[in-house]
Amino acid sequence: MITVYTITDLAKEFGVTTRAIRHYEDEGLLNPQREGTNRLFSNRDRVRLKLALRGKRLGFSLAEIRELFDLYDHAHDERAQLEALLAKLERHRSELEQRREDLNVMLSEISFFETQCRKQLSAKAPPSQLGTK
Amino acid sequence: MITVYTITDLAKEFGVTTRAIRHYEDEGLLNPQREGTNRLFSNRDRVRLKLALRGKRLGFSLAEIRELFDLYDHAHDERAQLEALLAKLERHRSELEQRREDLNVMLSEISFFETQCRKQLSAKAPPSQLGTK
DNA sequence: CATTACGTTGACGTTAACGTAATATCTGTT
DNA sequence: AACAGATATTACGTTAACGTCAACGTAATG
Repeated sequence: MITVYTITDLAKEFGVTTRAIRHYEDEGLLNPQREGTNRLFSNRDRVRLKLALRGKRLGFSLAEIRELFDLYDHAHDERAQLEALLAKLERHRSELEQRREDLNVMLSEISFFETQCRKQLSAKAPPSQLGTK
Repeated sequence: MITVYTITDLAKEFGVTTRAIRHYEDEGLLNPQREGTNRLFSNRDRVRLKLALRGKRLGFSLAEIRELFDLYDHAHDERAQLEALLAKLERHRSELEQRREDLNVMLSEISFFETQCRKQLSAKAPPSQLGTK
């Protein structure tokens, strides 16, 4: 079963504008076919959009994402290219693991401040539904 | 013991430019004292810089970071402000938890592609130090 | 005292990732 | 036929986070 998507289909599904999607195409992240002048997106495009958006949320640039896509696309024949892809993946992995550290640290800092806050709040107004008598 | 830092001290320690640090001051993230015209950064500034940089790596804007600092600074007296801070912290926490999900997904995707690569590589050239004879 | 190193304040430049018109085409509906 | 709705293509505008001069002050050093 071959599914195709219009630009608004994808825009709605992922909560982005059509402008953004066209921009991603300009940047080489998506390669929709055309039906006349209109774009028709394949499942492959949909997957790539999903990957791209996740990458973005994690702070990768469109250029970096494109690079990964390109490496992946060309890593089917030559050994050197497979190794290039592998190297890139390794670098991204360690970056991500660094960020996971950051994330854990920040989450525990937030927890700390939250309990701080709660303490101060309960000191100010002991649990009661009667306001600050 | 009171330690102070020059702008290059901090720049070197955290691997950023002095320009960036001045920019953070402009944006209200840091409040160095002055010795004549020169900046003198306190431990408090150093901590805030550290927090700011971590926030940045996690995708927060300087404006958001500043907002958090401000909330924290003013959350010592009034109940309403404590609650405002608490609310912000909660929102950031859930954002971060969302990102942790993204991160885990992406890491496992990377693992998947890496093992893919390795398989293809070993299929092409079985472990040997003699090149592709 | 001239050089070197480090610091300052403007102020304009740059890049990424779209936003925002303006204008045009095509398709189906009233 | 007129109009709405979705799509398209330029193409200029915007924001954030600094980069990059320029032009200058100050302090230590050979």
